[in-house]
Amino acid sequence: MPDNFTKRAGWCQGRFKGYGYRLTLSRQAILAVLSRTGEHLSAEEIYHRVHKIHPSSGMSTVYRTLELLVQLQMVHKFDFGDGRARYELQRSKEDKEDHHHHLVCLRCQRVINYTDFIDDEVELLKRTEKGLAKKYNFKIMKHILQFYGLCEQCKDRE
Amino acid sequence: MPDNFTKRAGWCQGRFKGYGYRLTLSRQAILAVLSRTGEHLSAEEIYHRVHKIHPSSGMSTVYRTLELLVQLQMVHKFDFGDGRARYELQRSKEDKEDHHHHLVCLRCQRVINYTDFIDDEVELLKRTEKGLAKKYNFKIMKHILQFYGLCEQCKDRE
DNA sequence: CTTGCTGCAAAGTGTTTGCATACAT
DNA sequence: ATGTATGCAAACACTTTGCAGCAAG
Repeated sequence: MPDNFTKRAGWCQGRFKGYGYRLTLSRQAILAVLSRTGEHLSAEEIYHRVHKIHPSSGMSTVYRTLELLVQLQMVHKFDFGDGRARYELQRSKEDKEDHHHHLVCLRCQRVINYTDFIDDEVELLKRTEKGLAKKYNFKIMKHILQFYGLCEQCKDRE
Repeated sequence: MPDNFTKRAGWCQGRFKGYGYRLTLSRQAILAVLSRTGEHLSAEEIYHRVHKIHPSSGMSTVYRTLELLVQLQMVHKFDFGDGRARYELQRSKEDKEDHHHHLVCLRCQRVINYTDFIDDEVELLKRTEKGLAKKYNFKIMKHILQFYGLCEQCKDRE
């Protein structure tokens, strides 16, 4: 969805400048890669794709930029338990439109974003958060809810 | 709870032998450490405590034993997002009596096991699992539900 | 031209592995 | 005696960091 990206570019640029950061070619390339995929890419996968657009970008720039984007809340960082982090662009400014949970294949690492039960889930989670906050005097900031198993293909192959 | 451990020892031994594994001193020490704590220890923390009981045990034995215990389903392995795995002894043979979720402090890494809302949660999770299994043709094997935030102490300190 | 950004290589961290030896059964 | 389990050190995979040069504003 390059259009989406183009439309978004202005916003990104504003966001960056507002904080005194620069929207360099490397950073643009990273945002373009994230914007064009629906997958949950690892830093290395992002690096390879970025390399095709802008070959001089290095791995450390990818890591540094991703960290920055996470701080700016433009990107979500996930851990699916295989030892490497995955990154996903936040698609809408309103978190609610974008909220989903994950279904992860333990064998091929495929990740599915699902929103099917999200309303029930979010309602329960909110209720639980309130209860926990009160009982344990915690300030709850985020939750992780993930299901793990075997996807259609891998299930048959086992 | 050394009593608990003593009572459990016979069961452990049987379990080990049944699979052709040996219940060595290192392994006993690791089980003792896990059995005596309510915390979620990292491999390194376990290593240090084991070292006091049985100084000749090495780090790799700790890792190898923990992996074995996870395979035997005597220990649960968790990832709370700080880059190191945590381990917790399964306290009852019936998973249901033991089932809980986690509340993690992002600052001091303290982990609270809670069971307060577990019935509602488990019910919703089961329902969701069924729905996901059907819609995406997944065989769901486990879930992760964790809340992150700031604990009482850390909240005030920020 | 100022200051943030970059690539490179080196260091860091938690974990795993190869191998000769030690030990439980 | 047999074969599993061990300690040590080296290897591993992912990520972070120091630094001199580059480039965006």
